[in-house]
Amino acid sequence: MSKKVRVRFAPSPTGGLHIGGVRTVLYNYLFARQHGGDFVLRIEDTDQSRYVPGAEAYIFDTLSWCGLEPDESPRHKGSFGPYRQSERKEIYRRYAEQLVQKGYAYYAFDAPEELEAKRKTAPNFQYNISSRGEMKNSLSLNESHVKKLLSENAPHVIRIKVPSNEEVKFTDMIRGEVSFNTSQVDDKVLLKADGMPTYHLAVVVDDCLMQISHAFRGEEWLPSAPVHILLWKYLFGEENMPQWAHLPLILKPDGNGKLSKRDGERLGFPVFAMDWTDPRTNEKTTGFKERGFLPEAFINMLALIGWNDGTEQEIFSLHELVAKFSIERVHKGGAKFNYEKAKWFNHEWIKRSAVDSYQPLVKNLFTDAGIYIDNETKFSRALELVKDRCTFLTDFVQQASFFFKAPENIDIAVIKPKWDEKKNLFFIELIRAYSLMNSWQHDALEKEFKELAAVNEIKPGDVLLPFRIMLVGGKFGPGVFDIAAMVGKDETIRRIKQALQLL
RNA sequence: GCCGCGUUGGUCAAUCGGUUAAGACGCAUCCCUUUCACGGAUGAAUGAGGGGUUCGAUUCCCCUACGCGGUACCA
Repeated sequence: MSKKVRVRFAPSPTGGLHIGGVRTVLYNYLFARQHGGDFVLRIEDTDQSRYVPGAEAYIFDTLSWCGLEPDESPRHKGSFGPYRQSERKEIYRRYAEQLVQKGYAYYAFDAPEELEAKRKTAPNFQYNISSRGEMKNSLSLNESHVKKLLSENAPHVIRIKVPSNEEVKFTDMIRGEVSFNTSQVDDKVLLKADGMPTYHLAVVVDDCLMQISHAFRGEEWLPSAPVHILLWKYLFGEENMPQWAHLPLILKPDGNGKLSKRDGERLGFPVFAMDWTDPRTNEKTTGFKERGFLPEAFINMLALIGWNDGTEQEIFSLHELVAKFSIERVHKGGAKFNYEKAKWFNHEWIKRSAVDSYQPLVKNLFTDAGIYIDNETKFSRALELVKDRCTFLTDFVQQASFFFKAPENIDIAVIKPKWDEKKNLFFIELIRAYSLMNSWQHDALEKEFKELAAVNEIKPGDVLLPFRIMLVGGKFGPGVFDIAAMVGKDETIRRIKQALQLL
């Protein structure tokens, strides 16, 4: 009988969520949904010195912005809790002791400073089969000494006793067969002196207790996989181990290496999903959300970093991704992040989506910019008219504000050099002609405009651009008569008059 | 250093031994548009190097080079 699909995302609450992390969430989510399984969010807060207040809440906010709600988490009820590792402290000790009993682990009393000193003198020091005899631990010390130290509560850790010269193999869902020789892996600490587990112990214990069937994580974990496999073997049986998939890294666009927050700052693009302010330094990092990305576009872009369905399709809704995603089609190699492509995805989503799906978001942006919208229908029509030229949600403010508010800056310089009395006269007559119009519609406005130009022996092209500048302030925007029609009779005439005074 | 994992245009990438080696982003040119875009068309640009296996390798194997990751009482 095959296990129910259960996957987990296990971040440590140390700061904002990097796009690599969000992609891991996404792949977990897609896999779970596709197989009718559960998606668990587990907080790996075993390092108390790195705990950052607010980081956990940020993770929840990010997941909900992305529409990737977990089924179980510290905030969602589930029957495998608690979902915060700091609240499961005693559990890990039990398993660590069990390993010691079975002879798969041992107590080590070396002080951190001693180890540090050792590493200084011996450049490639490894705590392993060849060195553990010289260290202070329950393997090298005699039994009564160890008992004494333990009863005195001497600070100690528990280390895994890695066997010598064994091949550890497993099948990665992305990479296929991967193998390591245990002589290369050292005796990793399992339980720290403060009683907290390290990642190594915590993942396998929790993955087992939470009945995780498939474990996806970043490629940086691959080298420690043999430790986890050994632990599974010793504790729960290798046959019960989840299937692993180590995801390729997202690399910086220039040069090589993992994409970091710093690269975003350096190159001017976000790497976090949402704005994040570090409470300790007050340092602010911008997010995709605040830059004006649609969550649909963000998710779509992330899914395609390292994965495609083999066809030419690039635009996928979350729903389609659930149906088409397959972990086997994920690339082995890392991908350089391409912000231009990210922008393209957002642009596509803005163009393709119905305006009302993001209208409330854009309305907030207008409000923030001090433009009050009182006519939703007109607002909707305005957005429809300009959406093709918006790469970001924030672009709407620049692209559509003139429908609701006269432009503050009028780029007179564009028309001034070619301005003459003939044009001036044309506009004076245009004001009169337009004031007389009963039907204020696109076609009528254009017809009137062109007839008047003909009468004045002026080329429409020579006055069209000035007219645009008068209405919107610059060389951009949809068709001029569309604008005039929407702005309304009084306002159109008012803007012409006002601009004329500047010329 | 050691171990592991990678390597198709500038970037993302398809190909599961036989193709003129797709497509997308970006770039360039042109068309459309009396603005800016959208849209359409065209173009430049790719298998790291060397050995095998094979009738035939981008594809399978080995070596080298290069890159990345790990090498903590961090995750």
